[in-house]
Amino acid sequence: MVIRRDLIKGSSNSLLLSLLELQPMYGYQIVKELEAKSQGYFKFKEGTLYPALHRLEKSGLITGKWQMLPNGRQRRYYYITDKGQTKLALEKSQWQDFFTAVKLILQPEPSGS
Amino acid sequence: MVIRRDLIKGSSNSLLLSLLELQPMYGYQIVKELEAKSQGYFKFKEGTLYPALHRLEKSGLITGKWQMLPNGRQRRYYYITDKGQTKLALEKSQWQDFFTAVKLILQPEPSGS
DNA sequence: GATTTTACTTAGAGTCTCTAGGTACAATAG
DNA sequence: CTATTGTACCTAGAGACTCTAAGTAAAATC
Repeated sequence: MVIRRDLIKGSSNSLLLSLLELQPMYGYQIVKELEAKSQGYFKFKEGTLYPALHRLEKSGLITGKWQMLPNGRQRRYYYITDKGQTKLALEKSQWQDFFTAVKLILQPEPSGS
Repeated sequence: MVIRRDLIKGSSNSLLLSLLELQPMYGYQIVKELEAKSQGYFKFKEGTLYPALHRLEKSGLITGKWQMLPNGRQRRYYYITDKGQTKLALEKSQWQDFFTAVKLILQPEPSGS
C-alpha cells in the first residue's frame, strides 16, 4: 500500500479530476459544480482553482481547450486525459486508505465488548 | 455548519488530540501509538510531531509536563486540557462533514436508478 | 447608469509537512 | 569493550498548497 501523506493537503486534485471525469468543464463552472455537488461544502477560491488547473494541465492529467462562445467570448474547457483517469483511480483508492486510517484514530473500537 | 478547509492539511491536530484523550503520552510514544493504531498508515516524522505538539500547547489544547524517569532521564508527557476536549469534539464533527463532502464528489450517486 | 455576475489570471502571505541536522544517553550486539 | 541501534527531544529551511487581494474585461440585471 502506497501511503500519500500529501492527500491531506492535496484533496483538490482528486476533486477536480473526479468532476472532469463526468464531463469537460471550464473553471467558473467547476467552482459552481463543486459547490452544488458537495451541498455547499466546497467553495473553491479562484486563487486555489486556477493554479490547480494549471498544475494538472502541466502534469498531463487534464487538457485545456479555448472555446469560442456565440457572443465572441472565450472559455477554457478542461478535459481529463487517459493519464488523468489512471491517476484518479489511484487517488480514489488512496482516499479510502486515508479515511480508514483516520477513522481508526478518531473512532477507536472499544477494546473490550 | 462551519467549514474548515484547513482540515485537509491539518489532520495532525485532531489525531494528536484524539490520542491524548485516551491517556497522556510523550512524543516518542505518540509516534509509535499512531503507527500501531492506524495499522502502519501514520508515521509521523519528528519534524512534524514536535512542532505540532508545541503549537497545541501554545494554543492551550494540551499541557506538557516533564517527568523524571528512575534512571534520571526526562520525558515530556502531554495532557489534553478541557479546551482541548472541546476542540476535539468540534473537530470530529467537522471531519464527518468533510468526509461526507469528499464522498459526494468522489463517489457520486448514479442520478437515475 | 450602476451593480452584479461571468471568466480568467497572478503575486504574495500564511500554514503545514518533510528533510536533515543536532544533542544525549541506554541497551544490545558483536 | 566498542559499535550500532533505539529512545527522546529539538529546530532551521525547503517545498507545497490555499487564500487574500488585486487586475482585466464584458455581459446581464436592476
